[in-house]
Amino acid sequence: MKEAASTTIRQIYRQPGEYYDKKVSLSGWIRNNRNSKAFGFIELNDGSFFKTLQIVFESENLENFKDIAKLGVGTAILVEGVLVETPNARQPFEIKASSIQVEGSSPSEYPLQKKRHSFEFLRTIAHLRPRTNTFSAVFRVRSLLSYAIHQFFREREFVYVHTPIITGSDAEGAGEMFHVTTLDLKNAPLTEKGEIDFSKDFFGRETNLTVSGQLTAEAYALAFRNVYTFGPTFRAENSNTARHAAEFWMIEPEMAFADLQDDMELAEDMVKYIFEYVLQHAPEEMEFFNSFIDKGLLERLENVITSEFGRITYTEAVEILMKNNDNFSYKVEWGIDLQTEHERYLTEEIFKKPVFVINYPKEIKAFYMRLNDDNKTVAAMDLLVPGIGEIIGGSQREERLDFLDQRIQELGMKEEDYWWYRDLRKYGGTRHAGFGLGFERAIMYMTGMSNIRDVIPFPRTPNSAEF
RNA sequence: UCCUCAGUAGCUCAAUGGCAGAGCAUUCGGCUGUUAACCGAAGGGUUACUGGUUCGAGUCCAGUCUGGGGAGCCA
Repeated sequence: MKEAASTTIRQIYRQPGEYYDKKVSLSGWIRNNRNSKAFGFIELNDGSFFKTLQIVFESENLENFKDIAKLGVGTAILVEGVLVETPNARQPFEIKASSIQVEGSSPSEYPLQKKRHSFEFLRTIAHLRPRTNTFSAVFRVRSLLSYAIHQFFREREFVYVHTPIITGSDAEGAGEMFHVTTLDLKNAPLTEKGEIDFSKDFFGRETNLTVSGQLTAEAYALAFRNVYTFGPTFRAENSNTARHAAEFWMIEPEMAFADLQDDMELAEDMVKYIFEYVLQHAPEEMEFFNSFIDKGLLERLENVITSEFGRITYTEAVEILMKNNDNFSYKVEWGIDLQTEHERYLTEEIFKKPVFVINYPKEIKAFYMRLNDDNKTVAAMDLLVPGIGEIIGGSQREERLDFLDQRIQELGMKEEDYWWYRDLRKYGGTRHAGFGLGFERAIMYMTGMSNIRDVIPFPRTPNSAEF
């Protein structure tokens, strides 16, 4: 067996001058193989780069020409040859092969073809779909976007906090939770009341998968000033939509000595920064999305990066929306939660760019959001973007213990469940603020992909956890 | 969970209630510069499942399952 090649197709595309008329050795997978009697062409993808490199093979140079000509899509091969310029052809250069060896064959039942497949079909072969153009582009962008987020916060000296995945708090309040247990479900210990006795469970109490790292991130913000979390999040909601998954990733920055204005500035800076980063570092992938997935994509992203995001209060938004009530299936009035149709009208028709809606009625928002002086609204903000709707939700947190306790009481929650969260207010509490960005929603917005199942390698949704 | 649409060859899709089809893929053959190459031939079907209407059902009806889209919940 020959050694695997040291040259990558990415290196060749980035600096072709270094390789012209020189012998290189490559390794990769066949995307397409077409040939006639005495010569043939292989489109080779080696995983390092979005585009393929064309390999020319001829019967006079290859003693195994007939075998190579029969190789199917997906075959893993080792190639040696010289890189030559092809100024008159569709591709800029190609390899004239002197040797091609098979490392791993790919029989004829290989499900991927050199044609367009539906995303629905590709979801059923999630282990093979990263070998297609679209998913190759999606998951390289996902990786770059992840890196951009870390780089953004590191440049601003934020501390990266690993908040727990398994939480002992059943009070995070952001949605239905997955239980974590080692109890035997068929024979669980019971209390005298006949309920499951979690004191016998692994942790000696009831535990769940986290639905948000926010509450614990607040604890670290009140020590490090500026922190962020970036990790998996779990919601057991029976949500069957293109925008929801049971397992997804979330970015949650939290800043001490910061108010809602600071929060919005951070969100706007972050969105612009990470989008710009990906545009710079994955130009081929972004060009592909713009051509084949979403024709207006690059223009829209450019609009996000260059425009100043709109800002409007909930009350002002309701006034605007009420003028258009005839066209909504859910009529707008002060106090209702905005529906997707309302959010999209605001960002797509009124502002035509991303817009923050702030100061929502306290009744429709979480208990920890800071009460405004009007006693009716809280210092919350949602960032709405064209095409998606809500992509970020955040708020200034209630730092006044007496106000927080009052909300806990009003909502029928128990103070003792929040003993440590209340401590944060008791000892050196400061104004502080943060937000949550759905990582997959950011990817969807960046790529134009319209289903969250197509931006997660192996997505988990109700009734679906294959692989 | 609700509404809605769909399920036919490996894939993408046709077929007025009347013989089960095409393109791609696969196999074989041809072709001296291809670009999802091209040309010729062959193989490939429990029409998602169960029941019903009918002389006759892929097509109509009922139920079930699976998937898509929309809504709610939200990120």
